[in-house]
Amino acid sequence: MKLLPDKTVERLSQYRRAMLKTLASGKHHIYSHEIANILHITPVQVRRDIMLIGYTGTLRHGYDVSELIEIIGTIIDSEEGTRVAVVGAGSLGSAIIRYFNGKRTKLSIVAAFDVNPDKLNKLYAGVPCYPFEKIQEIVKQENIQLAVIATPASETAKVAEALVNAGIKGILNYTPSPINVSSQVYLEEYDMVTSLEKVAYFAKHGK
Amino acid sequence: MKLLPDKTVERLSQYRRAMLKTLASGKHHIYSHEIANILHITPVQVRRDIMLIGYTGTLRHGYDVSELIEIIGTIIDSEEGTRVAVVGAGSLGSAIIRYFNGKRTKLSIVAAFDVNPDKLNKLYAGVPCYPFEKIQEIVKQENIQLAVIATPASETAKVAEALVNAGIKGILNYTPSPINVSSQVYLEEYDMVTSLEKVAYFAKHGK
DNA sequence: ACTCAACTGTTATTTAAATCACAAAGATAA
DNA sequence: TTATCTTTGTGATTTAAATAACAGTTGAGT
Ligand SMILES: NC(=O)c1ccc[n+]([C@@H]2O[C@H](COP(=O)([O-])OP(=O)(O)OC[C@H]3O[C@@H](n4cnc5c(N)ncnc54)[C@H](O)[C@@H]3O)[C@@H](O)[C@H]2O)c1
Ligand SMILES: NC(=O)c1ccc[n+]([C@@H]2O[C@H](COP(=O)([O-])OP(=O)(O)OC[C@H]3O[C@@H](n4cnc5c(N)ncnc54)[C@H](O)[C@@H]3O)[C@@H](O)[C@H]2O)c1
Repeated sequence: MKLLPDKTVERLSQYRRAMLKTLASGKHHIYSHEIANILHITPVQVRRDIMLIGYTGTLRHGYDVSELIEIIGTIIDSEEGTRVAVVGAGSLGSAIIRYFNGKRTKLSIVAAFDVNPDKLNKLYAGVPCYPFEKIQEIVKQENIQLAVIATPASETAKVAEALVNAGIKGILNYTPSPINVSSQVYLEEYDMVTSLEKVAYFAKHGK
Repeated sequence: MKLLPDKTVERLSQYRRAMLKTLASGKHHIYSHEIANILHITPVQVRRDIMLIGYTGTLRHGYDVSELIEIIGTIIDSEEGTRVAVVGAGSLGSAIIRYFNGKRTKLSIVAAFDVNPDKLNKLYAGVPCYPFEKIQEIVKQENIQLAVIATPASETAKVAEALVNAGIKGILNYTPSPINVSSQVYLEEYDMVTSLEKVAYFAKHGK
């Protein structure tokens, strides 16, 4: 299958989560307009995305919920589950760990890293916190593929470099410091201040 | 000035923050390619954004840092400063409050809301936490314009409705439940699970 | 059997965003 | 002075994403 568009991948993740609820409620089929209503987008957008992954529904009953969930899984998840580390076990980092721990997805946070001795050798929602210096070792040992950065901004570059050297495949950076990494590593950045300033702008100017 | 593109607004927020550091370091002028390097984007992107806000630099020295910061301020900020509420003083909500409190921007978080009696009548990084039922009253009284939702997902719809009724102008929703609001209110949604699943996909398939 | 209503799947079009390509201008150096 | 270098500003083009438009299918109702 061809590489999917960015936005399609984001929506597939959301379709899946919406459908897990649907399934839990005992419904086995779903129409594009039902998915669309949940996410407040258009049905045609839903159908197009589903077309892109090569799945096809039935005319009378729409999509088979379990099948579609399954297929989205084969696209997003890796077979054995994806193992994730959080770097920086501060207020944001520990909130993230606790949060993901509650979900049952193929993503599991299996390690935290910090430099503060007070944070080390503790469990955060069952996840052990290791010293940052051991990052290379633990990433390999635990077969960790992705990392979330939640350290102070001043540390971002150093952390990113260590992660890349350790062989991480993807990084989600919640720090306000933009980083750049080898094109081998997929990088996603998100900055809450930017997001809130954007809300401020459009709330002020209307849209 | 015409309404700016979404992405331009996001970048302007980042340019400003980058330039605040520049200014602190004693530099008074900056070239498009210097800004671009900080954010890891192209210089032409920077120039185009700056063109859209009608500012113009000088050929030999690039942009005047203070002037550009000032102008971005008039675009994004509101004169008197923007007042923000956080609904849900849990792990994410309180992390956000603490975080924003440290920055000195025109955005200030001035109130939290919760339903849990244990959370009420306390200060989170100096911000008072009010009972959710008083939201209408406090939003008006405190002249709050924007809100961040960080309650459990099950509460999102109810919270959003209350916020809209209270006359909020913009909402940033960190809950995984999509909401829809009157087109009078600007809505931005961000879901960490989606973000991390996107990283998983592109780390797996390469991009 | 025929018609209608309600879906899906897909092509064509539009809109939004990013990039390319280059003219214009000011400083510097020969 | 004139050539050259560096940088901005912007029209033209390309790419990515969303939307529109509609053909095709199937079952229900008659
Ligand atoms: N708290 C929020 O809601 C929030 C929101 C948006 C962005 N952020 C960003 O997230 C980051 C973390 O924020 P926070 O509020 O959790 O801060 P925090 O200070 O609570 O946590 C940072 C943690 O990182 C650890 N750390 C420092 N250097 C490290 C290193 N080299 N390796 C590993 N760990 C290291 C610290 O010991 C600390 O535990 C910041 O960059 C902040 O800008 C936070
Ligand atoms: N913690 C994270 O890192 C994280 C990451 C991504 C998304 N989220 C989302 O953010 C939301 C909050 O997560 P959290 O980890 O902080 O949860 P949490 O349980 O720690 O906090 C939720 C808070 O909301 C309060 N609350 C419940 N109903 C309310 C209501 N009607 N009005 C006001 N407050 C109410 C609760 O009393 C609690 O204090 C969840 O929807 C979660 O999906 C959290």
